[in-house]
Amino acid sequence: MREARAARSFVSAQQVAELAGVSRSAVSRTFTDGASVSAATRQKVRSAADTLGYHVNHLARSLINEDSGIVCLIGAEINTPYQARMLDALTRRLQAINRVGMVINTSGDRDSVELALRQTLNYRAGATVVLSGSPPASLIDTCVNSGQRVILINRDDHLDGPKNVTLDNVGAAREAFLMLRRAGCERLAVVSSLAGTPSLVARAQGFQAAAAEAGLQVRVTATGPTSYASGFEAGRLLLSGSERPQAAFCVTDLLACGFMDAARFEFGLSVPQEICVIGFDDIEQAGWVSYNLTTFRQPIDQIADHIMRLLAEPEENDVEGEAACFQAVPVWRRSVRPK
Amino acid sequence: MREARAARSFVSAQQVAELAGVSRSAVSRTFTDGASVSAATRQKVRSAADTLGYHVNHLARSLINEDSGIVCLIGAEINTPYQARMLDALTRRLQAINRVGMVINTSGDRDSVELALRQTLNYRAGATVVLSGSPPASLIDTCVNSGQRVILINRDDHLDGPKNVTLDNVGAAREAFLMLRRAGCERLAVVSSLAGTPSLVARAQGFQAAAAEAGLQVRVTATGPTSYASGFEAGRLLLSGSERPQAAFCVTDLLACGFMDAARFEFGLSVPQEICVIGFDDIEQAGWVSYNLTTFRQPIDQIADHIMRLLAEPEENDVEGEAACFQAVPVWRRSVRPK
DNA sequence: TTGTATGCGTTATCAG
DNA sequence: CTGATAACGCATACAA
Repeated sequence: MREARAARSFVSAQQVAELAGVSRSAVSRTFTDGASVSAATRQKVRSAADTLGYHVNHLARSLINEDSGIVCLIGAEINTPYQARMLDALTRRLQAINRVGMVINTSGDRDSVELALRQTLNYRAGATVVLSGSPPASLIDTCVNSGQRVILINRDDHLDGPKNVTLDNVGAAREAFLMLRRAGCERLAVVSSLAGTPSLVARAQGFQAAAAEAGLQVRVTATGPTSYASGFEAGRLLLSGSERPQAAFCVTDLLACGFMDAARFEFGLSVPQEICVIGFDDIEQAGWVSYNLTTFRQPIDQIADHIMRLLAEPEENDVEGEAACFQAVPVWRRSVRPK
Repeated sequence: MREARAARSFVSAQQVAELAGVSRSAVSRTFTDGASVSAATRQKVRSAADTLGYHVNHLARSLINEDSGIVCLIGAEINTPYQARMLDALTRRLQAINRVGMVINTSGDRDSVELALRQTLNYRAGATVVLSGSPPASLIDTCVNSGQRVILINRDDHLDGPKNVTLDNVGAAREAFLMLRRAGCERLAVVSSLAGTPSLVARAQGFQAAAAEAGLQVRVTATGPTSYASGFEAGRLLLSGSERPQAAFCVTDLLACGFMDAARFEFGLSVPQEICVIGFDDIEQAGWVSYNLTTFRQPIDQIADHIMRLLAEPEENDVEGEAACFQAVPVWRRSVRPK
């Protein structure tokens, strides 16, 4: 009955051309930046396109361009505050430069990432950003050799193809150690997770190293994934003993929140009077009054901006950057006693 | 020097065919499910493809199929716990059925959503899921007429083209009212936001209506976007007067957390003894010990499952569903006095 | 400025 | 089971 319904298909440039009484090329040119069309023709084409509901097929276009404008974003646990924020920052910026993000949600295991990277190739993504997970080097090679730009966030294995964007995890961890020492804490603990991601490991080890240099021992605990629950559990474990730590460096804010809650509600300790806590990431919840967590802020916006720059710059310039390294700056709130 | 590097381009089926000594068709069939190829040929093709690093070009394939396998996910504020969880649930499931999600991050305003919907058409997405925002009806028509499946989450405007997936917001709000009444609260408040999304409005109005029927007045406050900060601010406003409310229904957990913190830390009130709080969504933080928020759980997994079913089912079956409506179930924690 | 012709990588159709 | 050929929708070199 309804004519529009009968169509049930995408409109092609051909159809627009016929309605407008011009050639296919004229239609193409009308929608191609920097092509020369007379105002009159453009006008006719535009109105024909509007009435027909025509939209350029980016996919067909990319057959010629070798770049679909799609950027693959590969990550795990994207419902996590930090990852979600990164995703938000990236997708926003991609759209601003006329690209679009395709999210590939890996469960973190090797197979899953491999499958994801394959998708990236299937869709002829011009670039791939790996937010987390450990893609096999061989596949990364394939991506790079296919002309893709591959960007790894927070991974320390320095392959030569992909660009790396990292954080000075060790430096921040050392700073955390100093902050706790200045607060007068002696018995120190590190709360980590079993995830074993390079950045998390670096933070834990950086803290341990700093402590060792100062002649102090550190208790390291990891009870599960990088989550609130794991932090809570770690708190239970660490605080139940007789010689309980006076401070904890949690490699993630999520862990820190869990740890704080265990300390306060399971053991009745007050923060920071009886125990100091430092987190990492500066997720939104760290600023919530209930936590008021002293932590290290990841410069997500700067990182995202940098990634956009990597995507934009001409292929050859890859000499300069090598591996960009950002600083995580301490955010003082109330979970550590001031000096 | 390195040969692989020299290529710098995607490998085509043609090249694979030549190396394997077969025709393009044979290559195509090898990678098409349910095509008939001899084991020997398949073997040859596979190994040739591997050494060359060949990957099927989904884009070219979609030129023929009229469906790229891409599903557009349009949403705003995807860094928010609820949206992030929905995104996670959807992308996971999409991959399981061999599709992939393309995220379009709108700032929420009409123009931005319109642009997004256009992208969806540009990429010949087979379906579009709108997580939030108010797409203009005309564009939705275009999507539907192009053969796209359009799915609107939590929007109450019942257009005939798109499928709607909604929540029984009003029912839940009424239930919230009863819970607070049974707890003995008389002076009630609603904390909402200025976002004005249909579902948020429905919750606030549902609560008000229930109260009105019971002959009670309700103070409604909205101070800003749907965020922790707005909830905190609303708390400041509501609790500073002389006749302060005994209970607050917050249309979102984020608002509820902010409100609770204002109540406890700005006014020294204890929850639930001096003030009861109910939230909505059951975001992860609602379960954190510091909040222990009584709230309504959105059945995100069920919703996501349902959406997958909508995507899978044959075009014609659209008679049955009309608009699926899910129930939000109360999750009792500690922010409301038990009966 | 405009139209014509060609090719991008793939799959469907058809003949063998 | 296999290979040749014609689409698919678009951009561009070229001729007008």
